[in-house]
Amino acid sequence: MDLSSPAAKDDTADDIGIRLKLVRQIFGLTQRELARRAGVTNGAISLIEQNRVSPSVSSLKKILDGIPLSLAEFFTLDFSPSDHVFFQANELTEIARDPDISIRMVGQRTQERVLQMRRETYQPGADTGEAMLRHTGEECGIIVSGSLVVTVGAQERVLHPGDAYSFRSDIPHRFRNPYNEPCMLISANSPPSF
Amino acid sequence: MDLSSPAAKDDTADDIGIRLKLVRQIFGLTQRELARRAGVTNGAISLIEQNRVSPSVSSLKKILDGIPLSLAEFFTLDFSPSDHVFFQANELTEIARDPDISIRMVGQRTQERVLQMRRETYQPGADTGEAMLRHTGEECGIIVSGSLVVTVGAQERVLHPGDAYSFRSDIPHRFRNPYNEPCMLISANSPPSF
DNA sequence: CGCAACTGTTGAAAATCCTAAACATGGATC
DNA sequence: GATCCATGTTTAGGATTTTCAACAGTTGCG
Repeated sequence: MDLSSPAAKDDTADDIGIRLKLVRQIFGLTQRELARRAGVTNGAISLIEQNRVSPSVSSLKKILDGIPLSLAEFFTLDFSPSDHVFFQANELTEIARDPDISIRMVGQRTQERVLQMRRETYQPGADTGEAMLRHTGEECGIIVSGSLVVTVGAQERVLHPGDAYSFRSDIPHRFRNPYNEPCMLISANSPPSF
Repeated sequence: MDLSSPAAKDDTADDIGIRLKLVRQIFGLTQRELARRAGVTNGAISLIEQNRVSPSVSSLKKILDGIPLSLAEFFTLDFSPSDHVFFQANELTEIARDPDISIRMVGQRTQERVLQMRRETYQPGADTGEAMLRHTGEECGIIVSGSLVVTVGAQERVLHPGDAYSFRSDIPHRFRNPYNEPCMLISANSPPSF
């Protein structure tokens, strides 16, 4: 066979090359490092990733063993849905309803996840209310700027930047900012609560 | 490289050969027929099934396209659980506790399943057709009266009252009653199909 | 800059795979 | 048994992949 165009042999036998390249990069390996681990040459990996050749299953397996990843996992891996790993600050989605409180979460509510990370901002005077919050799971957070009065069960504390909290969410809790400066904190919930 | 023993290159790159052979047989294809559909030679398939060579991914894909089966499905397929397809009447496992009641189940209770049970009657001459049935899910059944010829993949058996079958529905299957007596059976499907 | 250390890419030769065609075996029919 | 037909296996040779080694580009440092 002849390679007329640079992307000849583009019969895309399932984009092995791209798949391999993505996987390798996800695992933070260079062609040479992976080649060393797998016991093949870096040239082979280069050719495969360019779809210039279609590796034998045994070669592919040797390479994947160096990651390590099974053939089944390799072919099953789906990059499309969860490829949204990084979010810019303005990409966080707002989930709070109170105008004095901003709660932005990382990612969409669509995905099933066990962990939800948030950036919360409490304006001066903001208060989650005397009727204490309560739900299942756990949550924790760290104050980034400003100060906040946090009540958890019978305990109440004023938290300043760098301070943190961690408690079971079924213990009644309340956040309020009686100061004249906004308070920003980073928190995490498990499981997610909206 | 030299092939000293007949099973040289037994590094078992995931038993591609055995896998391919099983899949091919399950779908009731000969090496030549599959080769024709896939556009490769029967010799190639023979060599692959003997693990004498490790096919290139592109070749394997071409072959699987002839089945058809995706690479992901091929490598994911698990043969261990469903290889027990036929059960004799006395192989059914009793699951009832009341000594006055006998409840016998087909197979093991290991897997979680969502089943739909049915009572089916096949009049003499009835036949689901040479174009084998194929759909998602699982199904099993027990013959109550009469006899039935059941084909599942490459296996074919005449089942008599008390005998049973159990297989994954994506394996081609066919029911027919070439006898002069109606056949009644109790079957179950998962997920339910109406 | 010069150099070292790293990256991925290439060309020719060695190793491996795939094809084409012949071979061997088993079952069915006469 | 003889023949036909279908099955899977094998062999030689052309096609493809892999290695080995050299190449080119980038980054970091003295």
